[in-house]
Amino acid sequence: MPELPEVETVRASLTPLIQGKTIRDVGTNWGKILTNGLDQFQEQVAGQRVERLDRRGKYLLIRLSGGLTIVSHLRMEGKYELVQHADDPMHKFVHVWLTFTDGSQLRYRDSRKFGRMTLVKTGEEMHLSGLRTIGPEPTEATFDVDAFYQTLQRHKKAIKSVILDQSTVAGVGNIYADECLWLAKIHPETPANHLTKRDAKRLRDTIIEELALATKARGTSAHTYLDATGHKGDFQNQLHVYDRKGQPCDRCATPIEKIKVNQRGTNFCPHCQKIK
DNA sequence: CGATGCCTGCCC
DNA sequence: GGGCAGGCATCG
Repeated sequence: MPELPEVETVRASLTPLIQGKTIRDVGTNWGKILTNGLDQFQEQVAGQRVERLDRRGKYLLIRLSGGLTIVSHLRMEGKYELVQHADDPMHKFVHVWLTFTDGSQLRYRDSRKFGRMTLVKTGEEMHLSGLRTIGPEPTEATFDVDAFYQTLQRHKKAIKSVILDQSTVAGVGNIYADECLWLAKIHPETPANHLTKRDAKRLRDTIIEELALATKARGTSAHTYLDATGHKGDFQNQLHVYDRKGQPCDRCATPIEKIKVNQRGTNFCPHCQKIK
């Protein structure tokens, strides 16, 4: 489900719901989601307090007392919700639950079971496969134009694949990749090394700005995304190409086309986004 | 590198 | 029934 704006919105909405609570117990009905295994998870997490929630790219980092961090990735469909009573009726797709000492319960729902939670010592999360190679956060201070341009120069594959690669820049997924390429007027299949320094600068600025705007709008609910309070985002109203196949381009009225780039559905304007 | 597996629901 | 879906790790 979520890209950076959605994960950030989950982080912000979940924080006041669980911060300060002490975990009494952990349960699951789909062991693969807890990559360390339920027993180890249970043993280490029981009795710890939720101190704060951080985010890195699309990873949610639940900081616990005892020097522990739950690294949570929602993949396509993962969602969190808090219920006030652990015995409230359980939704069909709840696969992991943390029960707190006050009787409330954090539930992780994931119809496709793609999401993962890994327990690590705080500070060691960067050794995990996804976080070890993660690129810069898309902010002015951290997303360096020159480094980005160097990355583009090294790849002759489609620019869309390069910005979807989390080691290039953290947090861009399929929706925002298409949107940013439309905003920057770059064809998604342009070989990355055909882009000029100016193109790189424009695309980098666009990514920073677009993800910030989408975060401000509390994310995009194109399909099923909801934050931790069950609310949709608002940014689906500001999309230009994603899910708009056949509809007129907002700049030139040419119908939006949909193709496949690296097995991912890809929406673009064939007039505004010419291949180089 | 690109392709495949992981899962389930939904829409044609 | 087939194809598709905000993603990633792993395989060849």
